[in-house]
Amino acid sequence: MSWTDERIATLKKMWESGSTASQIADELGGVSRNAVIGKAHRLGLKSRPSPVKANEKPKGKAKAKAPAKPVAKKPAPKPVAATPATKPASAPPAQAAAGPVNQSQPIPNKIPDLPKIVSIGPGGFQRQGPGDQQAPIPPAPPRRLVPAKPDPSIADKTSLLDLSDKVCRWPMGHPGEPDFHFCGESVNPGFPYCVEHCGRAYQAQLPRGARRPPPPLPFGGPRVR
DNA sequence: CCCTGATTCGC
DNA sequence: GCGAATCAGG
Repeated sequence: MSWTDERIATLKKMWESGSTASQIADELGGVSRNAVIGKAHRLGLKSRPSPVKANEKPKGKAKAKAPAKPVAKKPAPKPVAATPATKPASAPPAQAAAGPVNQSQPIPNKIPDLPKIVSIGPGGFQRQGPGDQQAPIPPAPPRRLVPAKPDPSIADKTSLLDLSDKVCRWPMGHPGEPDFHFCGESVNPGFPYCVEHCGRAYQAQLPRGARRPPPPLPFGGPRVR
């Protein structure tokens, strides 16, 4: 396999969205995790949290425990693992990734990148300030599982190649999935997203105690297969 | 041992 | 430029 523009674009997009090299490699197909990492570096893509957080990644293999002991022991009901732990990968200055669009200062506060300010990157990953840790992001939002719609569904959707400075780049769905596309609405002038998604991407610092609870995530969470 | 990304180095 | 091998961290 060779690195076509499209494959590179996908690589960049996913890399910047916080996907792991493995996920990207799996997505692209025909390349190894190492290849992805190597390419990413060659492309000048910056390193991301190398000491990756402990995450769960359902691989295709399902593990079946077979305690084939002659003496039938108690099935030992396993307590439900109380970790729907979505993968909260921290996303670096993600809006830069989305495009060359500079946000001027239509917004009173400098929103992105300031510590203490919580915002959601294009990948649906919550940015975190250096100090704060946020686990509670298990909301499994309406995830529309598309059976196998190859193309027609996205015929009129905004694809990666349709992105411009004038349309909202907010991702809808998972990269690589048949219906993955971008919002495509007219952008909020000066921003890479439309007004609605600007509201998601940039959140003003709220008065103490009045925190916005549910940061919606554009991606349905980690890839589910 | 599993995973992760980083780096090296022969091709 | 590419990516397997290797390294290092969790």
